[in-house]
Amino acid sequence: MLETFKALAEPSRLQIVDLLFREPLPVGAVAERLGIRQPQASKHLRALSEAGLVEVRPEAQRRIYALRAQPFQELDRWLERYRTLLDQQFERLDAVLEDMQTARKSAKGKANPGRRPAQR
Amino acid sequence: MLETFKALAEPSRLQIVDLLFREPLPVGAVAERLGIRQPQASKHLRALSEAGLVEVRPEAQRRIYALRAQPFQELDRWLERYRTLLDQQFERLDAVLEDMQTARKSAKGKANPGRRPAQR
DNA sequence: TGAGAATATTCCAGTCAAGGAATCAACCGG
DNA sequence: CCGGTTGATTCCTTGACTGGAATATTCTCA
Repeated sequence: MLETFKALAEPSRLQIVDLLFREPLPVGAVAERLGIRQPQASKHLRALSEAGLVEVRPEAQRRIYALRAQPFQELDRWLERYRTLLDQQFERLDAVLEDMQTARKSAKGKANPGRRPAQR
Repeated sequence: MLETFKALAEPSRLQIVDLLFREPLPVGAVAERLGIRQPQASKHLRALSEAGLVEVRPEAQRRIYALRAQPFQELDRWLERYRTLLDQQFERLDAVLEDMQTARKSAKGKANPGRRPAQR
């Protein structure tokens, strides 16, 4: 996970990932479309490769780079854990609101039990 | 997105995020649990705060840090785009396999039209 | 107001990563 | 086997980030 974040924490590399999502490309095409020089493109692709975000397929004298699915799946699983964050915050808000209500009047039933329509 | 990745591309900060997911904490507690010194904890929390990953709530002379949901939602939306990656790769594999088959014999129907049971 | 707790900031030194330029290496076709 | 194309590597310099240590700041409470 850390390595994935490190790899994505650089503007050119983030752009490269976006590019390669559309279609696999050789180094030259990546450099050209990003407006960077070939050696930098090569370096960034190397970094992405070492992070496992990208794979190479030699084709003639060119090297075609393509995204790998695995890191994105892992990122997805990591994020899974945090998908409950919104709900948690709503619950906390509920608690605060109820405190205020009970402080002013007396306790009543829950105001809105079905507020969130369940994500996805 | 870039700023989020930058913020998460550091071991201590990634740990802090994991910590704060469980419960909001004051600086001292973060430092103690990570085994780092208070000033570093403060610095990392500042970085996370500037990246919008975290928010502060002063409480007496302490400052309670808590995760913010928004960046995680954005990360989720960003990732959305890449959730199709697996399918794409399966399709590409299908194409290759079919090429091999038609090359050896003659064309038949698709071998397995319902392979993936639809994510989620 | 003054002491003490909790946190933030500053300064410094060491490290690392990125871009630039030049060069090297691999591979194709004739 | 040679020339040309494509990509990788090296060396260098510079800027950014990190941890350490010391210090400043903020806030509470007596």
